[in-house]
Amino acid sequence: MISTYDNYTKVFKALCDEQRLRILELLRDGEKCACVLLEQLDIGQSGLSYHMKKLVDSGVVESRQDGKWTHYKISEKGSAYAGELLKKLTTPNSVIEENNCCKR
Amino acid sequence: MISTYDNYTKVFKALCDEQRLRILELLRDGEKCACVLLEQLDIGQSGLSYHMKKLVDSGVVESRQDGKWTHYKISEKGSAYAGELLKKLTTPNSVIEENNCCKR
DNA sequence: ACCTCATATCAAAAATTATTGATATGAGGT
DNA sequence: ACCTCATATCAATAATTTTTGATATGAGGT
Repeated sequence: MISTYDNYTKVFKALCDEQRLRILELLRDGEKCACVLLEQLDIGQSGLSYHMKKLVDSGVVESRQDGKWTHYKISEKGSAYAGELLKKLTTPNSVIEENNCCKR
Repeated sequence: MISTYDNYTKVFKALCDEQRLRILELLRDGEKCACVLLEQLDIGQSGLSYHMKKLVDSGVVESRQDGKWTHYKISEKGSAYAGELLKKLTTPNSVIEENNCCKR
């Protein structure tokens, strides 16, 4: 089943893993090559690749290819989108229904 | 292993499930009793309870007990915290390291 | 063309999370 | 005290995600 929420969850799924938050923390220092991330994280090469894919697919991180190296950095645009999405999902609607149900 | 990221992931884990986003969507209309959520979602009672626990534990939703009923609503404070956390995690540090590695 | 290096993909196993049905708890009413 | 209703918890299963090692791809150098 395809639903709108599927797109929404993708962003948060990217952020709900410890390894990926560690990666994000490293990327806050600026753009980094996969090989640098690899030596700064206690993780294998294929594992890193897996996580980077999730981060890039979510839009929060963007990648740049240079020869055989891949460089990653936090995407300003993607992060902003994530922020807006979070806000949208947690902001009450303008017309609030009264909770008349189940009163004593 | 206990890490700081563990606390961080909790918030996003709450938001990375479709069912829980549906629940959040319903709660944007205002506070609702579990029994109302139950009839508006295609989900079982124990399942709802499971998801509500995740949402409440993350801080994004707060619950209020009234007799035998439990009412839920979006927590303004918790949502704001989630937003700040997201921002914190995706905002580059003031001092950006240069990416000297792996140039052609 | 061949070799090497960086990264991606694949497939299997391990770990985590979600679903489901059964049972427990605890509040209010009789 | 007992019954009923709303919700929580538990235990088993199912589904999804992560980890790991092996292999594939594709760029640059010789």
